[in-house]
Amino acid sequence: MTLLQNLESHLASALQSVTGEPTQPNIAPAADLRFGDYQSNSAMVLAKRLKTNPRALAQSILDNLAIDDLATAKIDGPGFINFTILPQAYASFTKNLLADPRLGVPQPGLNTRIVIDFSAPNVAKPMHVGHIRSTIIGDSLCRIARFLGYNVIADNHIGDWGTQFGMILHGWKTILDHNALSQDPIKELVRVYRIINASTKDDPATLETCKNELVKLQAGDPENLAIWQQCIDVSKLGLEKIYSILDVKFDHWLGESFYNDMLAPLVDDFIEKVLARESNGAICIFSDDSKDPSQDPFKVHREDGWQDNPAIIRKADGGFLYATTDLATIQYRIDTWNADQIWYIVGIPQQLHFRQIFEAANRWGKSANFRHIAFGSILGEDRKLMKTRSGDNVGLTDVLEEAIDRAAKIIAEKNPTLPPDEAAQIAQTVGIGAVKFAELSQNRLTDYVFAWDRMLALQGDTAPYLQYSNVRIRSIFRKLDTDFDPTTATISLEKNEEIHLARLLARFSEILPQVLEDFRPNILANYLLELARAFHSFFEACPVLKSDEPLKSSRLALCHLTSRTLETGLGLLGIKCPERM
RNA sequence: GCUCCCGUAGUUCAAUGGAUAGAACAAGAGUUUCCUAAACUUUAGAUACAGGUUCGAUUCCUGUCGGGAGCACCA
Repeated sequence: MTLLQNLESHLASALQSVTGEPTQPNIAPAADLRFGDYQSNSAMVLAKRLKTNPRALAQSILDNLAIDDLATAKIDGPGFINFTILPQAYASFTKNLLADPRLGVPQPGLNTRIVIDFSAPNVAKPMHVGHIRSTIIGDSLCRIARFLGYNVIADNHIGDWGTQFGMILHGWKTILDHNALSQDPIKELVRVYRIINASTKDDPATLETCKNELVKLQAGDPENLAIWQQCIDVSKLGLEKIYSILDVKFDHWLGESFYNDMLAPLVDDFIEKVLARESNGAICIFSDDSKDPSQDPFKVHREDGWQDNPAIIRKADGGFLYATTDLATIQYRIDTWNADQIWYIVGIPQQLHFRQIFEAANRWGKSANFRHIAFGSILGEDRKLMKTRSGDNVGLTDVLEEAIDRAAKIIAEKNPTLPPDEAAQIAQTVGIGAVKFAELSQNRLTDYVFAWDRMLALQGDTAPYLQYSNVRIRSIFRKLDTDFDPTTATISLEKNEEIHLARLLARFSEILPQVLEDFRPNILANYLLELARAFHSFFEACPVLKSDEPLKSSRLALCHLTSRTLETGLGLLGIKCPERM
């Protein structure tokens, strides 16, 4: 039980005594430490309902509160009840954490299966910075959900069957340089794709040829299929390399092509069940004349009033689309994997698409807790969206290499005596950590302009700041010349820096479940910054190795617990901790 | 035209309807015979505008202004 839950249950029984009926307590971490650790506005909420004086009501709540060994409580302002946890309560709480492999974190997710759909790059095209958000946020949410006990399936729904293959097939047959292909396959595929893509823009005939190549591929043409397979194979190798640097893993790589055989029967089924009908030659899912068009994902407003904006599941030329594949994917995930929830880590611009396919799936009888976990866009210098097809995006590989490079330079400067192998390893851990943390420490909905210095900063609120606090702890334990057993240590807290550190350590278990309430890893990231700040202050103010027992053991225990919390927390963001730096 | 997202210190970002709106960077002032100064301590600085709901609004509602995105055969 967390300290918050503990206070909550005490407050609940006090409220019941006062009101004579079960009453939901309102209690939360205090906005500001000068008020205390936790604050409750239950008295104000209740006073309104009971039409009494909030401060008087707060007093009678206090009279019924039995928390002497846990916290002090007092009434402040218009009727807040502020709780200050006693240092000895923090001491015994953190002592218990020392022996708990889960650091006090509950497992609300047992018996729930979640499919998380993230990253989903297009093959035969390199990943650029625009792909970073889905990949890093999705990976972090996977790790956090697993830690909270959920049964998570990480699925990389790669774009291996789309229109771009029409262009690549056409390019492969007309302008491919086979020498270049054997040297650097992805580079050559990108070259071919870019040339053809550019020429389709002002030549309708080329566009038509590409479409035909795609239709042939989707119909099973052996030649196109063989070329396609080669493209997939080389592209996957390139993707695996990046995922390995990022330390991102998937349980499945079921791309669009996997669902190909399910598409035609799916459309037939929609037609048969009168969930979709023909319009201008295409098969579409329409609104069902809902009373409130603004709530209906299939209705949009145009100049001349509300119109249906159907989800097209089969084109007039017989081809299938994004929506078709996504519906087949939902079918598979529910029928085969028994998904209770499906999370899509995809940008905001696709909001309408997801509203439509979630609604279509529900009508079709395929129901799960669908969540579109949207994120803001990465913008170019011109504050315009960096689009997948706009050409000159910064490659993801370049960003990662630059990050590692910058970290290496700083390591060489700060710690020149490190062996080269270790220094290189640390550069990777620090550089990649910085990139991930830059992404995860801000609200996912915020748009931002891509800037090297922003993404690769190594000072301030960054991963290296967190990693460095852990390095300081490791250094203490390297220099420790006596035995230390964290499971038998006793913690006593005297200085403010010690109390504050313990306070934050106790809070880890409260913070983590909160992350999934609205899918915001930045809550965890910001908590870890606070924890690291508290540790650095503690480190400056409270000597560890030079203290006498029993203080020394108590401080060692705090260090030990801080290190475990930092490593666990950073691990949930997909960030590693070096031993030295 | 309609729908959605956004507007917070000089800059980049925080803030479950709560009290005196938090950090970091940049700027100013300090700290190292002491466990890694990639650190610590400290000064100054902000809610686009106008209404409304509320004991209480950065947060909820309405409007205005400003930025971005989406709206039938791309994904």
